[in-house]
Amino acid sequence: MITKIAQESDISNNNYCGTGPGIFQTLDKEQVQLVHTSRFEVDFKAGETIIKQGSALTHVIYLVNGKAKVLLEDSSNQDILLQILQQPDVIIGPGFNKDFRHYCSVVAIEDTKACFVDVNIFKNFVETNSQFALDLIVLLNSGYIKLYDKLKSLTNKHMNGRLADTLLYLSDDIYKNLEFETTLSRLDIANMSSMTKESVIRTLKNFKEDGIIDTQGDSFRILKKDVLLDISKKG
Amino acid sequence: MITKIAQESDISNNNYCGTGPGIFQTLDKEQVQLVHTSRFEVDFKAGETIIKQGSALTHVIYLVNGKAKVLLEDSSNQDILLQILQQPDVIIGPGFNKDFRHYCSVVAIEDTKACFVDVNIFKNFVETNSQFALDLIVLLNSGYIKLYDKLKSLTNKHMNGRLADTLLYLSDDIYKNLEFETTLSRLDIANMSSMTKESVIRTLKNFKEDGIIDTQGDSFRILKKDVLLDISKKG
DNA sequence: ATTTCATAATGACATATATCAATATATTTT
DNA sequence: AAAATATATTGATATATGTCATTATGAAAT
Repeated sequence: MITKIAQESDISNNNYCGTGPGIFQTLDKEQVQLVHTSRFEVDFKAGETIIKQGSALTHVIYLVNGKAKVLLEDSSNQDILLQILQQPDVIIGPGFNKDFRHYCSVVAIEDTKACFVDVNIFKNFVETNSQFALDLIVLLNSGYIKLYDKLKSLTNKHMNGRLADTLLYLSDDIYKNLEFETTLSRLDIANMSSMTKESVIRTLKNFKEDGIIDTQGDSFRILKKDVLLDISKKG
Repeated sequence: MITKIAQESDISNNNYCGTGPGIFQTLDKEQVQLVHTSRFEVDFKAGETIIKQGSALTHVIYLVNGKAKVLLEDSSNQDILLQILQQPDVIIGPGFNKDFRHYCSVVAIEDTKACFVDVNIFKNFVETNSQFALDLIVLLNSGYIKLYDKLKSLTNKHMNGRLADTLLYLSDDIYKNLEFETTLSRLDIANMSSMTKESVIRTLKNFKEDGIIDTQGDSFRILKKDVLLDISKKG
């Protein structure tokens, strides 16, 4: 049985440099077959590293299930948590066709099944399928726009605004619910928001006292999304 | 007479999402001719806006001479100055083939001549020339890597480190000299370094007192690059 | 059940950085 | 040359945020 690579409904706005699987839609039968014969799956436990920054980019990876965090590691400083990946996100990475190195690490935050496709096969699709190339460019561009937003959030906003952005991102884009339970630690949330874990805890407490959110351990509930949006806007 | 679009030696590492002109190298004669018949040049005075964020992306633009700053504008907050563009940089922008809007503004910081190429012609090259498409992807990826570095600099480093990064960028990548005179204001430098202009002035003064740099108005001279690199590293 | 360990929470304090107001210096306009 | 305007500089002060030490809580291991 051939597993579907992606469905119409799977198209994701979320991507690590790379892309959601819309990219696979334009492949012809033969190309799809090529992916299926060469690909292999790997199971990762929560906490395990799927991609290590600096390592060779040999495969394009897409997530079958589970969730992973994308980290910009920075030797002496704290990591920057760029985004959360989940099915149907595809991981391409900016080293693609450049120096074939990884510029981020990707670490499972839940038990995660990932599917590996030889990067040369992927490259071949770009060369032989112009719609595939255009789609890839669009998805790279989408990632750019998101990075711009991240840059704006992290450099122009104060802690309240940055944490609001993180909470809204988790609620809107990742868990798709006003109420969610996360496997992210307070440190992860801090690294997403460019704060210390202590500041995350304090700011969450403030939000809680103001009735904007409710938290209990790893459970979050957004009570006043409008206020959160307002905090995000005001910075 | 047909002006050369780009020379071998012109290949730039600097790009606004888009790319240096290495991208034009793989065009065949016919394609080059197509660019030349459709393109037009515009002269901008220092301070004039070449591209306004939010406007329609109708042309790919490359700089013939002069310099321009790329700004991420953010209604209420201060602008983020992402990078400086100069010949032979090409401006494509992440709205390309997506929503055809501009996500940054580009403003001349010197008198600047820019050349406009219809974006549909550019798109056609991506569709009909797979090497062109691959080159574009590589250049988009290069931009990604630079944005990652920018993100690391702005979010993980303190003022000293951020300003050191800005000074090294201007010296190494833009003016290509330890001594340079810039048309950037202190506010521009502040927007590049995510600081206030007052903090820029104070930090420059400190650097000067420590004999790391010398400044006189718009003239800068880096006296101890090793120390500046060290400050950049330490954050 | 008890110990061990990781994570979370709190408080006191230090520090980086912004803000505001005032003045100085250029640069342009009249 | 004088006035007007933009930019640069400085100082005093406020504020946001990080650091460090301590305790609490919960999960995993024995």
